[in-house]
Amino acid sequence: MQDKYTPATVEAAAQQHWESTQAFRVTEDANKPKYYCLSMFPYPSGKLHMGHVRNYTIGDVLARYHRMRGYNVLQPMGWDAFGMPAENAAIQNNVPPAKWTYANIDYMKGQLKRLGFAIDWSRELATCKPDYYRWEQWLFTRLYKKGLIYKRLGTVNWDPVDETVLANEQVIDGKGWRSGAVIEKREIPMYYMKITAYADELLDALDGLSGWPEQVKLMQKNWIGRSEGVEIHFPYDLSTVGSSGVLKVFTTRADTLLGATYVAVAAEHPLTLQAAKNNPELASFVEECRHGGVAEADLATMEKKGMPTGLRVVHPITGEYLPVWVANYVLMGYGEGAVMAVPAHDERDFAFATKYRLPIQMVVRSTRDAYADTSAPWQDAYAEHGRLVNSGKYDGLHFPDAVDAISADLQAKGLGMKRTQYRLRDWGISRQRYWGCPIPMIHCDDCGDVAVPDEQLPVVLPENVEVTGRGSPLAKMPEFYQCSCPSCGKPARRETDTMDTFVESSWYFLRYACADNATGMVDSRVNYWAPVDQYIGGIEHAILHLLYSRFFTRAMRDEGMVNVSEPFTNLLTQGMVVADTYYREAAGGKKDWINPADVQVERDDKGRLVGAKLIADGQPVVIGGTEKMSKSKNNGVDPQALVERYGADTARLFIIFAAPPDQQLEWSDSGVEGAYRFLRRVWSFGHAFATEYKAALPASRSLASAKLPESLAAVRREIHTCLKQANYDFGKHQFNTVVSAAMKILNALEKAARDNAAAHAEVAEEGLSILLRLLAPITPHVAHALWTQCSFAGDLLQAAWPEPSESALKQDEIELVVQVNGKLRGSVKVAADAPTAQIEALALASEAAVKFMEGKPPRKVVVVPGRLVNIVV
RNA sequence: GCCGGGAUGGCGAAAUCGGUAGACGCAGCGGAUUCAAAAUCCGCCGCCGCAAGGUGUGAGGGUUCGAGUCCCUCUCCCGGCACCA
Repeated sequence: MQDKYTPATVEAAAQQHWESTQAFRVTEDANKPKYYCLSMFPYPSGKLHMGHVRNYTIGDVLARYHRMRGYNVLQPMGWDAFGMPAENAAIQNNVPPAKWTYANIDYMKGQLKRLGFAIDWSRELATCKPDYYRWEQWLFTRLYKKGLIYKRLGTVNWDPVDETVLANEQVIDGKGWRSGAVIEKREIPMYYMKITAYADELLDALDGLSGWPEQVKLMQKNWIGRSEGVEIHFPYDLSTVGSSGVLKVFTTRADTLLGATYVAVAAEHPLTLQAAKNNPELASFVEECRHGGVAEADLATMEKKGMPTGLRVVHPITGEYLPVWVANYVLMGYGEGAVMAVPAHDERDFAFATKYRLPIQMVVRSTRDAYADTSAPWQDAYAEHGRLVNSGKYDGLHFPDAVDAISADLQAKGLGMKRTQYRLRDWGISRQRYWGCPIPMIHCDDCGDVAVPDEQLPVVLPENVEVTGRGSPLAKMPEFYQCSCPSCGKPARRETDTMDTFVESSWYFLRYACADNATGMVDSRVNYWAPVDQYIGGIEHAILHLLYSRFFTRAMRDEGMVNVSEPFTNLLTQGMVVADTYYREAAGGKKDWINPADVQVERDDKGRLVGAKLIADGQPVVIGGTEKMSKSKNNGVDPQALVERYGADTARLFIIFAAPPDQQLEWSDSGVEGAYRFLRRVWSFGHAFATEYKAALPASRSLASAKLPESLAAVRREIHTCLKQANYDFGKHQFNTVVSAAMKILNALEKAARDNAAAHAEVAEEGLSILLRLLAPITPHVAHALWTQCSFAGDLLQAAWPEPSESALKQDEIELVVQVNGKLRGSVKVAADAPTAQIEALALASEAAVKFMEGKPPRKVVVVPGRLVNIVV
């Protein structure tokens, strides 16, 4: 056995062993509970980044842990291979997206293998391959025929210079990122998935997801946003508008209807467009509203602007006229594209009304200040519920009764009704881009939109293509779009839009169960593996990806393809990986970001950071704080270099130890050194055991029965206490403290007295076998090597998970803390089973208690068994 | 703007049901070993204080014998906002 720890050879040997035994290939097994452990698959962007390494390390720890717990574990891997970066790389480097993507997959796969993840590679899939996306197209045609996919107009960011639709990410301050042109909103036909048909089910089922973080469920709940409210109709007629009809709005605050002083409509609302025809000023305002992108965050933070349309509608209760304003904060895509404005009781309406001097009519009073002056000038909107005032016959009513009364009257007049509304909108999946799954539709002048028949699937995406960044490449390829109508046979045009890449990631977890199936999307094996028992990925996917996957699983369930409704039983949302940033100010205030590896930090004699210098020139750099690892801040740490220098186990150990999985992880080079140091100590102890201590082992082990010397019994108690803690922490996925426990076990083992060689060897043997099994999921290579070299039985992958021994934990005497008036003053030693009265007496008589009670009598004594005694005087 | 989350030593963190704040590690300081260095080992290490002691979990208030943990108000930072993945 090597006396020095050499990760490169240790890791190569372990990986070779797993490879030759096909250790991670799994099939369905009715005799074992299954555990489907899945990490979100990576986008093949080039090289692994530290976020990937963290994600897959966490997943691997869970997979290997459950395997040792006796589960039939599936951990697959694949590639979320369609997407924009491939097109951007193509424009920059003149490489076809397919070639770039496949090269990246090759490289990253090698990196994943080097990290030693327990992956069943036989199930590998890439979403850009026809054998994957053909089933997506197949499902599309089914859902289309079912009506779950439909076509309508949708709003996109239009770059008028590049004549291209841009993603929100490509719109910076309202301008195109390449052209710099002011972006316009444009309406184009798009396909939509009717996710709203499942809104209630997606919302209600959240309650059953006990394995999901509350925060994620809450975000999804708010995203779906079911609200009970009232649809209110404001009639208009020839005298006010020029035609007659009703303006519909939805509100959750129908109780404030008598406080409505105007209605606001979106710039694209039909009423606005009608009014703009004879009003050039209004027309130019509408035109101005068309500028800029469609991202909600931008729309919601921009300056609130509006203009009167000159039109009036009739208040459905009072019959008074209300002015119609167009406002840029009212969005056509949300609800009815119109809102009733109650400035007194809505903060946004209040700000708008104050800016444009519109009337503010108070109709709700707090129930707490019944005598307050109802005519006092308003500083702010009162948005709470309360008692109605200034509302005629409704005065005095409180929120639910007021809504009931007003909606009943509206209903009687035919001017409104109670209804449920959702914030959730249908999912637009059309993308005017090349590198995605082609939408399997054909447009025929005579037959309209026709789904591509099964026998013509897949619609293969041509891979040798030139990407320029102007327009859509497929729309310039007649060999792709020229086709004949499947219905009538006449010449027709193939759809050239591709699907949102979220579609591929909405079902890949089901495909892993049967990735080799060439005749169907999924088969019966999916009902063995589904649902995913543990899903691991970034919190940034808390809403969209997870909601789409929940929807897709239901859509596939209703097609009879899978039995489950929920795809992911347990969800772990991992935190970001962040690192220090450094920069120098260049001319023009631009920051030149400097990689932390090129910087030397300076500390004072207490270890506090006082400055930093560039190693190359010795001149100071600015410390920019801690940020998410990224190319733009140049603060990434390359996993490859790390693995080459320290090995995969050290990288994995540091990542697991530095923070709990769901928290942000701060990179630290010296922390990596620390992890490496620990593994060297583990190796060195294993080496000492194998070459030295082991020889002293008695023929038959007697730990369970023999009386150990007290110092060794204490070592053993420490080991089993740490093990108990580690098992508890494993259960709640707090792996950083599992590592702490392993470190404490090693500390105890190293300090154990060796004068009784046989007893020491027994304690060391038990301790080492516990330590290696605790480390097996985290640092599997070094654990495997030592397990083998120390001649522990069997393959560590299958070793039984260790459980603490009750007899080893037993303690006769315990120490209790003594507090006086809640302040820590001392401690007393008592028998572990001492009765409360005896503890109380001992505590009162203790030196610390006598001193700090200062002769005063105790007013109260609180005894917390096993913890403390608090004496109140 | 809206929704969600976070804040504990110089740093990453721990504290299981409201019960010893800072386990474990990093950095730092002192020592041993060494011709020297690396590596390793031993010790110290929240802040103020010579000590006794006081004080301390983003800020302010409250409940309690006792609050990092529960309640109220506020500040700052992070994630998402439907075409980044």
